[in-house]
Amino acid sequence: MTDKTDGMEAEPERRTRRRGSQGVTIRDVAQRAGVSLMTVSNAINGTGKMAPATRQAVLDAIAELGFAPNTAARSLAGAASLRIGFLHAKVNNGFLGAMLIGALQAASLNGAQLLVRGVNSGDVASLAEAIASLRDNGARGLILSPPYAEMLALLPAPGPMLPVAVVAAGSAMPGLVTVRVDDRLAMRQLTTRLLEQGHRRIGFITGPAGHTSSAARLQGYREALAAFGVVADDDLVMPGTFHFHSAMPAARTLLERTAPPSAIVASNDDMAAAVIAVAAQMGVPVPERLAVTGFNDEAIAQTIWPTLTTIHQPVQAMAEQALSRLINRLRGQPVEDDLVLDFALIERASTGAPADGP
Amino acid sequence: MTDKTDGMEAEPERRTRRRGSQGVTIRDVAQRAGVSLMTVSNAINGTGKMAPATRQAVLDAIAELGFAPNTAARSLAGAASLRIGFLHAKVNNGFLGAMLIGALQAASLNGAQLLVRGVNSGDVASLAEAIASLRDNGARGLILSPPYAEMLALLPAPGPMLPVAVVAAGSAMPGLVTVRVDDRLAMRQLTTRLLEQGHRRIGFITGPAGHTSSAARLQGYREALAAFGVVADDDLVMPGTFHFHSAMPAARTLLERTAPPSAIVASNDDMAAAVIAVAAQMGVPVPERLAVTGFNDEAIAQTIWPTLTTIHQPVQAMAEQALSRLINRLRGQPVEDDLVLDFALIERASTGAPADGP
DNA sequence: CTGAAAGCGCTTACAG
DNA sequence: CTGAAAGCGCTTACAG
Repeated sequence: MTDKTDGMEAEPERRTRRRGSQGVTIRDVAQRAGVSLMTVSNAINGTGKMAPATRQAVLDAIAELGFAPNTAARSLAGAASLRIGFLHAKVNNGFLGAMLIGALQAASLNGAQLLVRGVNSGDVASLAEAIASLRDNGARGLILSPPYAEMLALLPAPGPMLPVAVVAAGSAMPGLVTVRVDDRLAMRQLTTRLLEQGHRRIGFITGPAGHTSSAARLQGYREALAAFGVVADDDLVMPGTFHFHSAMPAARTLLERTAPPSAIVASNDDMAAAVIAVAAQMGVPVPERLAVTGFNDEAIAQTIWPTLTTIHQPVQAMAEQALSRLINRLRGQPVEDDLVLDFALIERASTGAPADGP
Repeated sequence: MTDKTDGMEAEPERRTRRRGSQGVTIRDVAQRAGVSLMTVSNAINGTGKMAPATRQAVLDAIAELGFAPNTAARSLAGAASLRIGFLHAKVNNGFLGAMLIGALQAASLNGAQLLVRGVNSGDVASLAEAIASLRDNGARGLILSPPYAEMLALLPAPGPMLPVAVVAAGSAMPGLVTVRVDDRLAMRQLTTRLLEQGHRRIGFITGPAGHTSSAARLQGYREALAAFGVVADDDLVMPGTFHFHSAMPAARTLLERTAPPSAIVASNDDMAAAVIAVAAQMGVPVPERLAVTGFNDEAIAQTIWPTLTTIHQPVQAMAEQALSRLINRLRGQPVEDDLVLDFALIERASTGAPADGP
C-alpha cells in the first residue's frame, strides 16, 4: 500500500517502437488479477454476469494499481465514438462552466466526444451555421442551454434535425430530451416563503415571452398568491427580459407606486440584482423596506450585497443527465423525454419580514 | 456542393461486425484524393515536406467530404495519449467556463486528454488529494488558475511535482509555464486614464498578500501616480482579499474620510461591485461623484449598474496557450516559461471626469 | 462464466 | 516525397 514502487522488476526491453506507454493499462490489471483483458473490461463495465470473486479480484487489482481507463481508447473501441455538439453562448456566466463540467463528465463516462462551439447569442444565422458545422464534423446529437432550444424553431430549414437535449428547459418539450427543475413549483415555494413572512404586496418581474421558463415562473407566483387568498394585482407584474437592464425601469415603476410592494420577485438573479441597485439609488433599504428574490443561484447571487435569496438549480448534474440520456437515446435505448431534478430554496440576506409587520 | 447525398452508391455489404462507422474517415479522404492514409495524415499534421499538389488534393478531398479527424483515434495513436489534470475551484464564475473552453480546444488540437477535478477553494488538503488522484490516473501535467498556483508551495510533500501551467498568473513563476497579461502595466494604464480625466485623489483596494497579481497591480497604480507627479497618500490604499465583502469596509472607510477620493480603483471586479454597492448606500452617485474601476472583466462587470470600466483578460486564449505550451514541454520541445498576452482597457459607465472638474 | 481474435481511426518509425 | 505495416488501449461479437 505504502510502497508505490513494488512490482518494478527489471523490465524486459520494451517494444522497440512508439512511446513507452506510461500509464497502467487494462493489460497490467488483467495480469495482476490473473484474468483476461476481456474479463477486466467486463468488470469495469458491469456488463454480463460475473463470478463475484472474479469481479472482486479485478476491482482489487484496479485499486492497487491505481488504474484509470484511457478514455480515448475506450471511445474509439466502443460502439461509442459518438460525437455530440455542445453549443454555448459567447458570454461569461457561471452557467457555462457548470454545464461544461457536467457534460464533460458524462461524455467521458460514456466514451463520447464533445464538440464545443460558441454561438453569438440571439443570432439565428450563427446558430444555423454552428449546427451545420457540427453536423459536418460528425455530431449526431446536440446539447443546448435554454435560449437556443427556443431558437431552434426559428431556424430556416430544420431539415433532418439532430436529436437534441436541453438543459434547464422551462418545461417538457415534445421530442427533445429535457432536464430541468420544476420552475413553477420552485417559484411557488419562493413566493410562499415571502407570504409566510408577512408580505402581501409582492411585485413580480417576468422573463421574456419566448422563454418557456418565463411562463412557468409567473404561474408559480400566481398560484402561491391564490393559495394564500391574496388577490393578484396586475399592476404589480412588470415585464422583463432576463437582462439586468430590463429590470431597472420595472423596479423603479413598482417602487414609485402609491402603494409600493414590500417585496419584489424577479424571474432571475440578474434582474434581482437590478432591483437591488434601483432600491439603493432610491434610498429604499433591502431587506428592511424591500425584500428581493432571484432565480438560478448564479455567481452574482453571492457577490452582490445584500446576497440574494434565490432558487438553486443543480446545473452540473442537469448537464450530466442530459448528455447521458441523449447518448442512450442515440444508442437506441429507450429513454424518457423529460427529467425533473430537485431545486433548493436558498435564503440569504435579501429577504426578511416586512418592516411594518405582518 | 449542394447535393449532400452524392457518392452514396449501393454499399458493398459492410464489415459484418461492430457499428457501421457513421463518419467520414481518413480512409475515405485517402481514396477520394487518390493517395495513401499516411499521406492524408501528413497533410493534416503538416509534418514533413509534401508536394504542394498532393497536399492540395488532400485538402480538397477533406473539404468536399467535410472530414474531421476523430480525436479519440488521434490521441490514442499519437505519441499523444497525454493526460493533463485541470483543477478548478468549485465556484461559479465566468473564469471557469472560459478556461475550460480554451483548454478543451488545445487538448483536442494536441490529442491530449483533460482530466477535470474540482477542488474546495482554499483547502490545501483537498488540493493535495486532487493532485494525488490525478497522478494516479496518469496525469503528467497540471493546469491551474491563480489561487492554486500559490497554494502549491503550501503542499506538505511537493515530492516529484508534475509540470504545471498557470493561467492568469500575476508574474512569471520560476519553473512553471505561465500565461498572463501584464498586470502592472494594465493597472498603470487604468489609473492613468483616471488621472487624464482629472482625478487626483484616487483610492485603491488591494488583493490578498499571497497573490502574485496583487503586488503587480498595486505597483501599476503607484507608477501611474508618480508619472503624473501625484504624491501617493497611503491613507488612500486599503487592504482587500479579492472577495466582494472585503471591499465593503474598505470602501466605507475611504468615502468617510474628510477628503474622500473622487475615484476608487479596486483590484478586481467583485470588489469594484462592492464599492458601487457602498456608494449607493451612502448616497454617493457613480460616476458623478465617484469613479470606480475593476479588473478582469468578469460577468459582473456588465451585470451591475453602472457597468464597470475594467481590464479585459483573454482568458480563453490564455488557457489555450497555457495548455499547448505545457504539452509541448511534456513532449520534450523547448518552450519559454512565460507568455504575456495583450489586455484591453474597457471603458464603461462607472467612470468619468470628477464632478468638480479637473 | 470466461477468453482469443478482430477491429475502432489514426500516427509513428521505417523502407522505398 | 510517398506507402505498407504495426501499434495505441480498449470493446464487441462470438466460441467455448
